[in-house]
Amino acid sequence: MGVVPHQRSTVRDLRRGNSAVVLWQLYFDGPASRQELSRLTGLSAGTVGNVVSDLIASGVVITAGSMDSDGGRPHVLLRVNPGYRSVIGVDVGETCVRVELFDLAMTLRAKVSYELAGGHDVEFVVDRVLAGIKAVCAEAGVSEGDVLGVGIGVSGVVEHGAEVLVHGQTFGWDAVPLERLLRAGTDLPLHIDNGAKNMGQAEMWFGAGRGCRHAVVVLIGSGVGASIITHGSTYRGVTSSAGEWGHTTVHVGGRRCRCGARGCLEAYVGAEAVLERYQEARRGRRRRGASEEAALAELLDAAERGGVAAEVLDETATYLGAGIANLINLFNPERIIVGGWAGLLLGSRLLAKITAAAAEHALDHPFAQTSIELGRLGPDAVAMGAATLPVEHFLATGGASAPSDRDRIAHRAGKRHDSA
Amino acid sequence: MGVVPHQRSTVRDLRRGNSAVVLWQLYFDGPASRQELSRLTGLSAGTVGNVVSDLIASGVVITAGSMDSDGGRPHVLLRVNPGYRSVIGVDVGETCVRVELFDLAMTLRAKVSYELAGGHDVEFVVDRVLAGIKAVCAEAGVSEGDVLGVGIGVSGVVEHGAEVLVHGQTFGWDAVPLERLLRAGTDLPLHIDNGAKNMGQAEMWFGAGRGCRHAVVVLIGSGVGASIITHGSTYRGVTSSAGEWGHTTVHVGGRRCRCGARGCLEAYVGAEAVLERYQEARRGRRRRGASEEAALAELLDAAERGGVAAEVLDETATYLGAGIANLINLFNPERIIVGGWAGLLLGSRLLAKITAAAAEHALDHPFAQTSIELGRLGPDAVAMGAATLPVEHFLATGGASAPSDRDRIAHRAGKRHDSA
DNA sequence: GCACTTATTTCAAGCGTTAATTTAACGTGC
DNA sequence: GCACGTTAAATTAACGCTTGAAATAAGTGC
Repeated sequence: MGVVPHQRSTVRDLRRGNSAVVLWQLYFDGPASRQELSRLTGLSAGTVGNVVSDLIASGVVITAGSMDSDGGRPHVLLRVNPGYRSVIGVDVGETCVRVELFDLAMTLRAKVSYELAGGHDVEFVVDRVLAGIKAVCAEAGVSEGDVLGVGIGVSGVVEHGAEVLVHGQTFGWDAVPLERLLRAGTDLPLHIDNGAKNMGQAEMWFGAGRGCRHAVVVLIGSGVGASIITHGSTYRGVTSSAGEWGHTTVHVGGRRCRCGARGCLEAYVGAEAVLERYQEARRGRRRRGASEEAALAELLDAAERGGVAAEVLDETATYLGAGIANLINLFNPERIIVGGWAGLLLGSRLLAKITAAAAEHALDHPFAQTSIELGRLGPDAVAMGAATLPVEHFLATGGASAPSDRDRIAHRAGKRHDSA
Repeated sequence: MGVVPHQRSTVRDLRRGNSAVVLWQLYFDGPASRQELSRLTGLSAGTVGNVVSDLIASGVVITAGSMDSDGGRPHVLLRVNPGYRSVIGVDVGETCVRVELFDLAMTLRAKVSYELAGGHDVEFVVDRVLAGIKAVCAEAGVSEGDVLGVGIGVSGVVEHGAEVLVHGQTFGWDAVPLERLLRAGTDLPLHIDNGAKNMGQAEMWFGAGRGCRHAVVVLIGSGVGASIITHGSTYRGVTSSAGEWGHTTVHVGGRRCRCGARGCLEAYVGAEAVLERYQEARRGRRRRGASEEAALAELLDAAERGGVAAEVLDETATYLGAGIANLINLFNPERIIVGGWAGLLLGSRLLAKITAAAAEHALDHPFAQTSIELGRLGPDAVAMGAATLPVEHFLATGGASAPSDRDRIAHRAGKRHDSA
């Protein structure tokens, strides 16, 4: 098969596409007047007027006051109607299932969370997710028909084939057909993806990645992951497992990683690995009971006084810098964003050292094009990131949603009747 | 600025796009009948007919016999006319400038090459390139007006900004405005890119990458590079320097690389580095005079008898496997293609070991999705790869070329005159 | 109230796609 | 040898979209 560049398109795709361009502009840089939209999108004033009038008629866009012009008729400002529909984001985490409902502007409207003390039995998780969807709808007072879709972030590889399959070694999930299982309990559109990719998208839309087209969001928690954004959207590769940065080799023949290989980045910079290295350096004194978060914070404090702790952190910064340099050399991004709870913790103290180490290991030219920054959304943005998936779909289709499709069919049926 | 997904488009872009879809299909999987095109592209029979009749009228597409149908009117087979226009590819290499002229089917029609004994003085190189263009046109008997464009592959980073700038440390070039300099001597459309990326594209179009949408072409010569293909096209990053795989760190604190950093992949698997490691292992006996090619071939032969040579190669395979595993983990490609003169030499003997090392260092899931293969085009495909750039542009614009643009303008001017 | 400025809407013209219809080209069977 | 059925390609009518120009709306300043 050859490399076909675009899909074929019809005259209706054209409108959908232009509607998407307008809506996207309005969503990320709104409010704006029709005239401004015309200037920003390159569309003629007439087309913008048409598209906008459709969007207003369907309730997607509303007016938002007006703004004086230089003496003439004032601009009518337009913006996406946050209350048009809702979206739901789900974070299937290590310890709990979090379900959150947002309006289109990503304002949190309702949330519930369920503990997962009893492990990650698939049926139980599915049940909690479905219960959560009903619960947040009830709490926020919206009917399921007003929900654009549900985004679900899980840990592990999410394969988007004929059927969505989740491979989550952490949960002991092997090729779980999560979408099919959920489908039995709800009719809402489902968007299942890796949680790290979701958080990366949240950071790109609303955090440190705003305005970037090429970036990598690095996520350091107990383990290490990354979300790669190329041309403004998350890169997934051929089976959606792209971005496994944590298991790239940075030291051939080095430390054993929990994945079985040697010298993985995760074996040096993940919270678990950092603490382990610290314990080894202190000759095996092990502190059980304290959470990883607390232990890492303690290590950071200890490092203020120099000594072994400082050495471990320096080495961590070196490895992290080298890993980031690899991303810079391979992807030539505009920005590297360091996130995840451990990433934020480490980054807040070590960013300068990490950046210096990256400079040492990266080529000058791409390094000079890249800024290395801390994430802005905190470590709990998975559900929100997941909720961006239905919004993304909504924007990309130019604001079409199930109800308006029904309208169209009804309309056509009516017409046919007229002509008969 | 927000993340705008597509460009705005007009009804004419629509035709251009569909024309491109048809042409692309015909170029890579032709010949085909109109009906088959309709089935393959999803376009209606009418549209295919319209598009094809335009393409035939402009000479881009020609009929190629017919094929019986099941009893009815036979299929008329269509194909891209190889002789419609020509393209030129230029390889500005370490030792010489190669200029080659191809027809649209990438059949070589003429070639010249100039030695670069006197170094890489910019003016001299520019002069040779321009002379080469004239020479191959003369040799093939085509006028410059029949050349779609010139693709030029250079070593180093090619920055596509307001002006194309070439940063080539190997040549001592720093921000050379190559396009502007060439522009003084020719009016042909110029497409300047990194030679490794060009070779990668050649391998994708006509070599081991055919039919792949996500792949990485790894190029090992004296140094090490890579060309990353995502969604069927070369990934460049924000300033076109993506793919610097050779300088990713695989051994923090390891061998010193010629780039100044420590532990780069290139310091282990580039031909220069492999030979250097071999010399070190043999305690400094150095053989001057022999070319790198000959020396590496000799090393491979020596390794058949085991001993130090075999050890060096084993280590090389391990490092190369780890480097490839990193690509697999980060990009989740369908295929990794090993090319470059040293890559082909090493790969022909070590592919099994390299693959085994990659399996050890990569995660199981993405590794299982990836095949690791040798390149098929040999090490001298840079000029051919460069020549694919104007062809790519031609296909992507649906077969529009300078002359037909002139026609269109004339046509429009005529119309305006009529109506006035 | 009037001139002026600027934003938005309206409308004809030009194109492009689709789906249905017509025409063309071929094999088969009488 | 000729009508018939089958399949491919060309033609045509209907409809939708964008554009650019002209008209209209909505303000300001005098």
